[in-house]
Amino acid sequence: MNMDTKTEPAQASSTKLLDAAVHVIRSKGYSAARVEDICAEAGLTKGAFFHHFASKEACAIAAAAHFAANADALFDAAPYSLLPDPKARVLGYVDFRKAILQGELPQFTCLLGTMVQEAYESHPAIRAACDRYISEHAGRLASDIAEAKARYAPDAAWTPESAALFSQAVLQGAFILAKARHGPKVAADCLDHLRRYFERLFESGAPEPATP
Amino acid sequence: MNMDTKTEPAQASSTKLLDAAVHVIRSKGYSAARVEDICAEAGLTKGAFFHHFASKEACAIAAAAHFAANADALFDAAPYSLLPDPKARVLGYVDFRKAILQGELPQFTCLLGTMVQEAYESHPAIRAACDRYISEHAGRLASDIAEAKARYAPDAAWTPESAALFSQAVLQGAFILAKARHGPKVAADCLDHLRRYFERLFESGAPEPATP
DNA sequence: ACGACCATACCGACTGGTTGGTATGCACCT
DNA sequence: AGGTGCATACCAACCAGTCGGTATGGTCGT
Repeated sequence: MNMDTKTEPAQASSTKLLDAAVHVIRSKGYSAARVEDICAEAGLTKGAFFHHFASKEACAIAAAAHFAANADALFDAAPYSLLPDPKARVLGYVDFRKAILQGELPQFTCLLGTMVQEAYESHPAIRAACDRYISEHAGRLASDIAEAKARYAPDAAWTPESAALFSQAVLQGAFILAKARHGPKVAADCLDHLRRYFERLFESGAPEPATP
Repeated sequence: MNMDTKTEPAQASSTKLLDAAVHVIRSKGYSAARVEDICAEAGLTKGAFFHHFASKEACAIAAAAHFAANADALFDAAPYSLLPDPKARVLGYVDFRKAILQGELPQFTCLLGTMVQEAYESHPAIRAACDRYISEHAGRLASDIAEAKARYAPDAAWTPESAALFSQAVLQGAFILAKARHGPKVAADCLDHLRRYFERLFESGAPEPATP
């Protein structure tokens, strides 16, 4: 009935390794992240690592999935997602992303963007995983944007998908600038601009949409 | 009077190494870029490499400067920079950045953004160099934005500096998405959104500014 | 109940290829 | 003669991945 043999908290070792991999790779990048770094961070050894993952690359791909799943849960649980107005949800998303720019850089930067920078040519499987999870996340945002567009800017030339990807680009770029500046302030400024962009996109057509 | 000993074109070896370093690091990232990769790309050997650079890190920092100098020259020579209207220069910058999204990914992505992702924690000197050159480039753009703002949106709440950094974020993020998707199309779409943002920022106040 | 048997989980020493960096020497120029 | 520019050969550290071994717990025949 219970699955932990020790007195330890029941967190599975593979989860510990994945959490550690996410953290180490976010700090140093994929290539510079040593397997032993990940093991040390997880409080385990290489034996455990290669018991759970066939290779470092396989671990990175699993870490990408782990990271994406955590992110999904985080955004699902965020209060803005319950707002009835899709425009408010889109702006709420931006505000929420700004609000979680807290703590050290490896705690809020994006594993997927970090990894794909280094791995896009040399590790096709990693590139594919990052592409998939970034696109999935953008797709969720695109739904809200599409709804908001239908209501507030139905005739605009841009597509919801491209606007969602644009948001992801702003975020990824904001993380790069935050790393360069060694602090999240620049990133917050960038999100202010993104918010203003969405405000303008959704303001022009219908200040107050009439209910049908 | 001439400085080349062979029949080869007179390009200095150190320039060849820097060009090679830029290309290799843009392809694989800093950590995965081996010194021998750079040497091979330059058609030289490690003897030459360590004759010109004290370490791999020193080469990377020199490559960042080299890359920034090349970029400066490129944008100085671009036709948009001669436009009299600052708003046209800002939009021309975006258009120009979109226009140079050609060829393979390592040919148009940003060395600075790529490096700082991996190096921001472990290699402070690289981080500082990337920060400096990104900020300098943004500063040049900020001048045009400031002029355009003074003319077209003098009362707006945002600062030219933050708008310039926002543009850099969009670009950096667009490169990440392009790497994830393995093609420049997403990046071009992102630049369309950035252009639209600037259009809106500069349209509201004064459609046609009166000359003083 | 009990031991034989096996699977899972994990440890940690070891290996072999890799890689940043060094030592040395040579060719050419001034 | 001496210095610059570069090649070749080499070294020592590093690191992904291997492997033999241990511990634990579940299953099944008896």
